Amino acid sequence: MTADLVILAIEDEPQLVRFLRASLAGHAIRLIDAPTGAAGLVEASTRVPDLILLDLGLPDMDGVEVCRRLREWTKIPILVLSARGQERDKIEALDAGADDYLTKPFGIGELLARIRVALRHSQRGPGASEPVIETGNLRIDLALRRVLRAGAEVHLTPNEFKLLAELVKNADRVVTQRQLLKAVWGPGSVDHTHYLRVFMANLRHKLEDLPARPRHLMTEAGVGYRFRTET
Amino acid sequence: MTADLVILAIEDEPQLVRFLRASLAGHAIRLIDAPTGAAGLVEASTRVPDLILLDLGLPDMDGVEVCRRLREWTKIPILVLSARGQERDKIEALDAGADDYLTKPFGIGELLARIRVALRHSQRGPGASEPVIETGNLRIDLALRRVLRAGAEVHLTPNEFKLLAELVKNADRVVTQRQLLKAVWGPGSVDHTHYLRVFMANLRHKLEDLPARPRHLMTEAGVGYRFRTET
DNA sequence: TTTGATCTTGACGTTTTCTTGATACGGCGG
DNA sequence: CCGCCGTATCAAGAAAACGTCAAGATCAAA
Repeated sequence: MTADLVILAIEDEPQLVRFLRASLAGHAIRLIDAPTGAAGLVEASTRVPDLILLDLGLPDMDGVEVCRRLREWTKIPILVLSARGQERDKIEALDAGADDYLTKPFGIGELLARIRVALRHSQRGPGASEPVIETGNLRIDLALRRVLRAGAEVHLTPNEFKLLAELVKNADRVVTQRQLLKAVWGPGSVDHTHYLRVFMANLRHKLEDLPARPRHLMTEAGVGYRFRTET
Repeated sequence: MTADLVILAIEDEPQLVRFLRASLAGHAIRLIDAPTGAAGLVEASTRVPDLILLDLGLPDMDGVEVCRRLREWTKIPILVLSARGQERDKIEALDAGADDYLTKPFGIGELLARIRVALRHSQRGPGASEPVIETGNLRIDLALRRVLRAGAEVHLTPNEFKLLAELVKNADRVVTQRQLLKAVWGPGSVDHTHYLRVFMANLRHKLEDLPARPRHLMTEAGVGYRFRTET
């Protein structure tokens, strides 16, 4: 269920990186690393990790500056690891946007616990885009797993919801039968196109005013289906 | 312009409280304090502060337990202040729901910086939840761990309460079986879905007028359960 | 040790959801 | 006009998920 987490370590000490990677591997966490601030900024923006471990003592630029630059565009949790234990350093880093500050040497257990805290925080923030679609008299909230039709709640079965979700995630674009089948029933049922007809019919009955003349759940003959927004 | 912030210090050392109050006053922060864990829980639910400073070495109960009890109903940031610097203590507190952990003695500057971080976090995200939920003929006070049905107190067993709390915290949203099992029985029992059925049945018998036709404790087949407010 | 409350476990009936087949519809080319 | 193909609809049986009850097991307090 939980997709593997990715953590970026901006850290120039290979030993520490290796140690971190080993420690995190057992927790379904993949570690990518960057040895310089510049490389870290690039990695952060291209790989978009779930959390960033940031060393303050980087060879090319000040860690606090890295922090600031990251905060210009992202709210990814930043956990600072530093050999400097001065209060001034901590305050500066925290005010630059860091979420936590650990002084080396630190225990791996504490680090993991603080990582858990940071991930807990980022779970509920408005970090990601809003997965709520409103169109016509439909309101579909993928995150809350909730569908309203003209204000009234509509109950969907698990597979109905999965199917609708796949369509809504690709709103206004054609989704092939193959892709839908794979998303809902798994890669093993790619040719049971009949499932699609049955479930699309069910969805139309639950969501459309005139199931025979759908306004949103459009079929693209020979290809797949499409969720149409707007009226 | 900014409305005053209110911080609750659950701390039995008057000296420290006085020092904190003085330090915070200059930052438009009002400090209220509670000398015991029990008093702290009450203050937290009645005053609903913006942040909680929690001493682990309280005279009446374990600080970690206080933390857990708070997390049963609220997401108010909790910053632990402790004389204990052992890694095990930190991990335990952080996993119990604390957001940060400072070891005494600490610098006031660092404390303020960490308070700023915590407040920054709580700004986004949905604010602290209500400590009391009323709907239909039910009145659920998560902070006091009390449940009234039509004015009469209902006795819940520990696990029943945990299950209800997890549902109520996510009122009107679907909570997956996985999440419920993890919250009540721990991460090791994620597939004992039978527990859920038994305990949901118990809860319905205690809280619903017609257990077979529940108005609040709704099941979402194949997914989980949902606590429905209003009619 | 006994007691009482709570938790765990298993069996069994019910409900919901999924799968499957039969049949009907509609556009298109022959 | 007819048959073909992909699609839509409906309903019944199968499978999975859920609700219920009650008998052990566990644990802490008396």
